[in-house]
Amino acid sequence: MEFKKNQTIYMQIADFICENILTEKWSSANKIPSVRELASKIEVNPNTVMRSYSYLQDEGIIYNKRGIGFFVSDDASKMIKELQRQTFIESEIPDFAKRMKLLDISLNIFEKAFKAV
Amino acid sequence: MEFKKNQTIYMQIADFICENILTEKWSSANKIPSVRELASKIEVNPNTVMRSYSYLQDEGIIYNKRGIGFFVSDDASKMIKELQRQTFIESEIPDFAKRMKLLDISLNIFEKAFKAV
Amino acid sequence: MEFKKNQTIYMQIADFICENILTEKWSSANKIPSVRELASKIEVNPNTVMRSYSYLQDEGIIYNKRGIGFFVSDDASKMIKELQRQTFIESEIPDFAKRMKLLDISLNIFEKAFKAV
Amino acid sequence: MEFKKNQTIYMQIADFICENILTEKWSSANKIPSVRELASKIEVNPNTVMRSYSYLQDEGIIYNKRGIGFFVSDDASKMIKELQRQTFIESEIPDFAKRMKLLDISLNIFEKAFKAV
DNA sequence: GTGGTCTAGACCACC
DNA sequence: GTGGTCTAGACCACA
Repeated sequence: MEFKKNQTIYMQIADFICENILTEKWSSANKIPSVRELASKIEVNPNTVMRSYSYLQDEGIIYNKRGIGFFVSDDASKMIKELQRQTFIESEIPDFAKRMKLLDISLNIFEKAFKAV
Repeated sequence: MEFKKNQTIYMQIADFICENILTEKWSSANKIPSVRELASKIEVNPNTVMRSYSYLQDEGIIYNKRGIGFFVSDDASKMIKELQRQTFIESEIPDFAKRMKLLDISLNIFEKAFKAV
Repeated sequence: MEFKKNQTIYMQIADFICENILTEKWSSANKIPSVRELASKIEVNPNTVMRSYSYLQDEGIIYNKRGIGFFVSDDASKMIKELQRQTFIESEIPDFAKRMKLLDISLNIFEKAFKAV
Repeated sequence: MEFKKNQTIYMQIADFICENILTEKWSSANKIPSVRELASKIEVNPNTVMRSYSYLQDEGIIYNKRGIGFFVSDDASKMIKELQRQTFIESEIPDFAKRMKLLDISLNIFEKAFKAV
């Protein structure tokens, strides 16, 4: 796994987990990888993964069964969407559109990329 | 001037300068504010502004006349676009489109925002 | 460590590091001293060392593992030579030879010094 | 005239003048260009040229006739050589030779450049 | 522990 | 006045 340097690693991991939940690769009520397992897989310090899990737990997206592991909450997808949609629409989209205009990038290019995902 | 906390201040200042160049508020071959001047205006330490200027100078977007000040390069807009377009199209747009899909945000919403800028 | 006053300290530190790499005192893929460590060793402000490291990182000569430290790039020696050889041969050598002639210094004197290194 | 940025402009001008004296382009007892004249020719602030002249005057290489201008001293070449030879041989040559060795540059390359001047 | 950023304040050379 | 460098000291995120 590669990380961008303008964002903290633990947040990028959290995003990665959210993505897996939204795409249902990691589905509700199933156990997600242990801290050590994920850490060794993506070659990162276990503390860093722990931090991502703690953050998501605070947000209610995953929960912990002592001695067993972390699990995806029942309404995880819904919570993620609620958490991100508003700021996304109100803040990130306008900023993004503005940058596109400044760089002379047409709506077409974006539409193609959107449909290609 | 207000700063977001998920990005470094000096990069936000650099972006701010690029924006001023792209919108031609600061035009080619004209002097831009001195380090101290801009620093006091946006209430930031001169060293921080200096860092932004140095970065932009390294990129060839502005240049320096000894003892006089910084000036916008002739082809600054072009360089900014070249610098940002590629990573923007190849990396940021796909990521952004992907997030939109995950959050169930339709293309319509984006188009409206784009036209509203 | 002593510094000449006609050159900036941070560039002299960068040169010092390059020299250590070229002479293989600091070898590829090994960790180099931390910013604070080197700073206290050569009695300089950590910011100054940081600046040297950043410069060398921009040039690709060293790289950083987050939270761990700086490391010598695999092809560091090659990069240093590429970086310095061209300007050295095309610009510094002719200038130097010219000054020698102007000062009536014979090639012999230089050859002796060269062999004595 | 182009200036290197790792050296002060007024010293580069002083070197330029010394060169002209050593090569006898500006010969002894002849008037050298006025401060303003040289300044406009090499596109530099007159203060900067004045500084170079003052420096050379302090060293005794040129002298001033009030209201008339600056002149090359009779023994200017000799003074320049005396001023520069010692530090050149004792300090600059060894440093230069050392850098050449580190960059794997052979004596041959230097010799060719020396003869080509 | 590591790097990274920022502030405050100083000094210098140059224009 | 201008940029450029350096110090001292602080705080933060990350491992």
